[in-house]
Amino acid sequence: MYVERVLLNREGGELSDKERRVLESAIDRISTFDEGDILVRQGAPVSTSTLLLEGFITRHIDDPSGRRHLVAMHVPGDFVDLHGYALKRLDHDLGALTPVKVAVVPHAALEQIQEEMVHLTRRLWFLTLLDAAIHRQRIYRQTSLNATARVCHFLCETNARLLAIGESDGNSFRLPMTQGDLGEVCGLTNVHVNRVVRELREMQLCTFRASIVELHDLPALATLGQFDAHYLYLNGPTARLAMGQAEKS
Amino acid sequence: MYVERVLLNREGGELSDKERRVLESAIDRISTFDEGDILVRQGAPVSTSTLLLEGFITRHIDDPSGRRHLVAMHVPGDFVDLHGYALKRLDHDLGALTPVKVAVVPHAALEQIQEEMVHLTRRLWFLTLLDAAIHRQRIYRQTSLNATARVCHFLCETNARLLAIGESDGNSFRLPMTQGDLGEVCGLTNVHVNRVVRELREMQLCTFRASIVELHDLPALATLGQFDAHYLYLNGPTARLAMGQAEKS
DNA sequence: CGCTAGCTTGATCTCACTCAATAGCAGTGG
DNA sequence: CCACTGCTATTGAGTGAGATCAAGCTAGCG
Repeated sequence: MYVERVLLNREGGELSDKERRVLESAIDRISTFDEGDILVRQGAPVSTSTLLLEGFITRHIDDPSGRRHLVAMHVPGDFVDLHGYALKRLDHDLGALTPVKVAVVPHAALEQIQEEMVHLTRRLWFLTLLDAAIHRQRIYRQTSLNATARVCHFLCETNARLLAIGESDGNSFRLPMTQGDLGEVCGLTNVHVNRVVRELREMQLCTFRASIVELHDLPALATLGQFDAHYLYLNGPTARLAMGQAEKS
Repeated sequence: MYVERVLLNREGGELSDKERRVLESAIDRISTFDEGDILVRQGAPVSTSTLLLEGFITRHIDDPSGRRHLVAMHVPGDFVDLHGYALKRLDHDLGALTPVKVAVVPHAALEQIQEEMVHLTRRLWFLTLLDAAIHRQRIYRQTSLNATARVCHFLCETNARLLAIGESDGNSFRLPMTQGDLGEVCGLTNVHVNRVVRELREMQLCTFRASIVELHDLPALATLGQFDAHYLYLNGPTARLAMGQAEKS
């Protein structure tokens, strides 16, 4: 079952067994890519969509000088270019941040789903809107938070998304990015990211070393980064964990 | 016919007459709001979506100190909170930048459309994805362009979107924003916006006075702001106009 | 063992912010 | 008709966060 983590722990409820089976059968094949591979080029016509199963995928826009700017990062369970179904071509590149395993879903199968499964279609639509909500938060924080707060926000957000799919235990998670990558996400230079990371370590808030993030004080990080998980549309218990609050027993 | 400007001049073709009629009949009522009104509050449950007919609407996120940050601006023909149909609540406020006239479409009517009109549904989905594409461009430019370039990009983008609905003639358009508003969109202070506006005027690129934007050299503005209209998914002729290229005869 | 990628730290510079003051203009009320 | 108020635009001076430039360090790897 490749689609287990799709919409896991989100508001609006899980998919039904039948919906999962339909989605599963929409998969045409499983593919793998190496770190650094480009999965889809900006502007190229697309006739399939990619469900991320393992690893991390980035969306990036190149500037005229060739420098990459990450506009989004995806975690397993994300339907990374589902928007290609309606747009027909992407406005950005898709790249593998790590070795990745993906499921390929032809648009023809999505059209079939759209004709027959009203609720599932709305939930897939929801997934693309979730991306947009994450974009909006990024716009907000890039324009109004300082470097430290931006990094805090990104770490909180990533922790929350990984929590939803069971890839974070709430205190630590694997994040295979370099400080340079983190800079491209947060709009900072690698030099400055390094200083921010050191600052957060010295403040005993978190550590980021050897691809492992350890959160020592999630509530404080969330406050510093003005992180509020509402825009991730997580279900109640997961949202509380994401904010560093103990789950109600 | 209130829905004439929906999807006008976009890639993927216009809506059919039947689709327009169906969309038109989905409208429950027409409402007006005054400048400064909040149409929808962040977090409030929504059961209708808003099609903007006249005026400008903003989406904004308030920071803890109460300052507003615009994350998006909408022009007539935009389905400003269509994403509320799948999300059920918004992650931001909707506010009237000017006096506005809107058409209100109940989600029940959208569900009806979703059950019966596969192509129209996909085109509505497309509309929400267009928003996301605009968000991504904004993320990119907020993190990598300087103040002057950001303002240039915003003016080019707004001109392009207004061109699509016939509210710009390609050289000038009405933009009822203060310099402070422009600052909130571009992530700048009003003081600095003022300096950028003066600079652009002195460079003979454009003027922005009394709510009128006049573009004196659109190709130069586009270059300065690294604007490329591809992410707006305009049809060919409109895209060329948006880049300041004479339409092929 | 040398090479390369990533991490770390220091010094300097600059773009845009902040603070501050003034001007113009529309509306309002006495 | 004019004083008063509030909003927007404008310009100047000083400041600071983060970029840039530069150099050294560390660790994995062929």
